[in-house]
Amino acid sequence: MEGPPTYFHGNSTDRIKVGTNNQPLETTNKNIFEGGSRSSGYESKVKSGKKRDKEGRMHRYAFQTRSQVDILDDGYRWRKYGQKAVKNSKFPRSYYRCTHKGCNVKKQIQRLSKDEEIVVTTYEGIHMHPLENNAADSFEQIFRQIQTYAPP
DNA sequence: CGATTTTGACCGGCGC
DNA sequence: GCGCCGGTCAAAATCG
Repeated sequence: MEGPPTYFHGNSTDRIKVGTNNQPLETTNKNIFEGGSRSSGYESKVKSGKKRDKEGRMHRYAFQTRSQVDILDDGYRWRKYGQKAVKNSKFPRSYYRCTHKGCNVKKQIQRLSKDEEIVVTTYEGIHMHPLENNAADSFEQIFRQIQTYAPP
């Protein structure tokens, strides 16, 4: 985990806590829904039916955050399962997966090549289990706010 | 000792 | 039909 030649600090406390009172982050909401009109990678992937139980019922939810750290603690436990270089970016993209049993929620984090300060977090799927961390509490509020701003 | 990261290889789809 | 590309897996390494 440490030994990052690039962008990650070695402190164990550098996980960002999203606080309601003093939130060090500035978030821009942007929700992306996978409609039938979008017939790109996902649909075909689901079509192949490799490991998916449902046909095409996944939400894609992108998050733009202004932060120096990639890892945003949203209260869930994530296990990193991959890292790939992005074509137009100098920075790699990290793939995470929720470690909860039976939870197939995925998430990927990427930095904008244009603005290194901006971190794009894309969530895929919905959690069907409760959180155990308090940090999520504050995050939930922000999340709720965002959902309010984002029309279905 | 268990959990999690790391890194390269592998896979399937899409484009040409 | 072949090659490229993004995404995922899997084994070893590392952390706490």
